[in-house]
Amino acid sequence: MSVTIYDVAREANVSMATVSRVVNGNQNVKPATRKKVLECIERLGYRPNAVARGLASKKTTTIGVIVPDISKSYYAELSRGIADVATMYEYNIILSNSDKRPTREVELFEDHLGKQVDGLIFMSDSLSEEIKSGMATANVPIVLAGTLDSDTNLPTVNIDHEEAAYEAVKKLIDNGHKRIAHVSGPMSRDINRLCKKVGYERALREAGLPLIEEYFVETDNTYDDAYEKWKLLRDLDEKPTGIFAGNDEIGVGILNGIRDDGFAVPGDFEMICFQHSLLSRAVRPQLTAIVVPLYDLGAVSMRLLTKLMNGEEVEETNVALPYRMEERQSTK
Amino acid sequence: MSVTIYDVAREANVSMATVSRVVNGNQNVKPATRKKVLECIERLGYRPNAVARGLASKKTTTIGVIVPDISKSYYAELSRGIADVATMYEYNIILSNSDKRPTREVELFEDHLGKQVDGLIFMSDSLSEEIKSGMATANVPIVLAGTLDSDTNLPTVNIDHEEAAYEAVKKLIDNGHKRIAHVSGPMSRDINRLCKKVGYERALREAGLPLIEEYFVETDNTYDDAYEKWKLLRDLDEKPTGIFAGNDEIGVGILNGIRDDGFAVPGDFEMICFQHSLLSRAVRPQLTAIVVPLYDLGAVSMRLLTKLMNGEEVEETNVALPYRMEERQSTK
DNA sequence: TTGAAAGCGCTAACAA
DNA sequence: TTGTTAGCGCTTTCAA
Repeated sequence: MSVTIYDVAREANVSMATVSRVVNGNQNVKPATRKKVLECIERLGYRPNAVARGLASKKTTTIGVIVPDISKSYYAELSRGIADVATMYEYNIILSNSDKRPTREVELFEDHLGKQVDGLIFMSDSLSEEIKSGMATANVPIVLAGTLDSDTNLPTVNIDHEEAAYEAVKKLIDNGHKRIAHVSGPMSRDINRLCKKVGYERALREAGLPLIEEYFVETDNTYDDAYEKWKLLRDLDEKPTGIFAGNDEIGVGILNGIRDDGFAVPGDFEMICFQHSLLSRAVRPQLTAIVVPLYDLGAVSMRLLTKLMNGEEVEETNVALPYRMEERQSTK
Repeated sequence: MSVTIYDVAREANVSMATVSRVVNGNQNVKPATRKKVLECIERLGYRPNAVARGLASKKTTTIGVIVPDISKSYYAELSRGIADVATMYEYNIILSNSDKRPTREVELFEDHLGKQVDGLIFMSDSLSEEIKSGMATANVPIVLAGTLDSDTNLPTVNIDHEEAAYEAVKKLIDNGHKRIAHVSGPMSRDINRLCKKVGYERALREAGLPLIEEYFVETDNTYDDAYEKWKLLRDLDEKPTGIFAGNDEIGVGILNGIRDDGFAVPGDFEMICFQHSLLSRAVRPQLTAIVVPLYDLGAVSMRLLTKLMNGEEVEETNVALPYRMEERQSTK
């Protein structure tokens, strides 16, 4: 058996309450007593049992993070932001992958609540009705990170994807393009369907350009799929000349398709994408991109969650973080 | 307050023990009773408190994962492997980033033990004496993933990095190269210092080639540093013609340095690297690489840990996974 | 400044 | 097949 607070109390000739006070930094302990207790703790190698503490205090200093897939750089980077702020406030993280499956999301959500997390950061492509009603009745704070909140009024942290997409497409238009394609991630992701695509269409409409169905290409967000889908664009009688990609993995898939077919960027095609990883900078030509502050998205989400868990008043619970466009070699 | 096992017991007119049995799938419950209890659980929305359960049963069905940096694709991918097997065996994961700092590693280790994890998967560049002695006295199983075990006899899961490096360099030698550089990750990482570098040197020695100091270049494992360090090789009077890179981020940094300086791959330089991400496939020319089964490394580590946690006999606790070389466009 | 004692919500003997 | 009961290792009143 491992040593308990009782063992320490006996060894130090004090009550367990006193040991508890020392361990928790309570000031109402005579310095001499504190010193004695600390020595015994050291000598016995006492390590407080966080589970017992959690049961007694009803706080676990653990938060839940539910993410579609930690192996994607988008979520890995974002999670790192969460983790660093969590460390700062001395929270641990229980991390689970949902693969975006709604039933799995609900399971994990229930599971995390069962583990008595003090708060939860949730990421998803889209909120199902089930998860929304679950969240509505949860008794711990929840923050949505990089996830759209349709009608419930949950706290969220995001960037303005619609505006960012608009700016990207606007830039292609300003560079003289009339035929601009949007190679998107899955429409099942709210941000793709309700933000990026909408921003793309707004820019075209505003410039008096037609919305051409063939210029919208949906991918599953992977490099390989984008590489294949390029052929759809290539085989068009009137190929687009400007391409707006939903992220850099898609962008690089298209770029390689273009170049493997003997075309040039930005000579034959100009490109802009959202940047979620190193990829857009590591290829040649480097891709002009909307830089998404993934780490900050995570860090701010966690900071917001700490306030909520502390019961602090938060004036604005729908945070929009700044982003920037970085012009590189895929545009002129 | 949330509903407890007591509330369910009262509602169903049974004892809490019976409710506990139902919840835990104990067969010694009359079907009719079970049905009644299940109904009450449903009606009241009872959700077992895992913290109380953990305290009573001394099992938390939670494991700890300590990782240098989850935002690096290497660890993100590996962690996904861990997570999937953890899910399979119904374990949750507490995930923490150490940034490879030894003091932090010890803190996290203690912290995870305090949280009463049932087991731990640890990843690090190198095991400090402190962490080794901590692990020696821990009362839960520990598995090292992608981490060298110097003298303690902890369970490990790895690939044979030394042999893989040897094969990579051997291939460059077979392709006729006499001057082969090794652009490595930090020497503070055991696997770099004791495996990859050693494999590189063995291949050279075996071929009767001299070990030239200038042909060994250490980087901090980042794209940007590798891009800069390329200049060290470029400015040599006798440039190497074959390059063995410690991973694909380094490889692509070097590749871009080469190409931005107007040289060609594989024309002027042939390259091979270890593959940890999409990068090596997404660049042009695609890099010939040793494909490291990161996901499997994680999955096998977790599988091994489950056996250890179950007290099963494990014949071999030092697992070496297979890897393969994928020939692409950076070699002839 | 310290201690006694009542839980926190559950599991797991043990008894019936 | 079911119930009783004694903890699990802490926190947190309340009293002293």
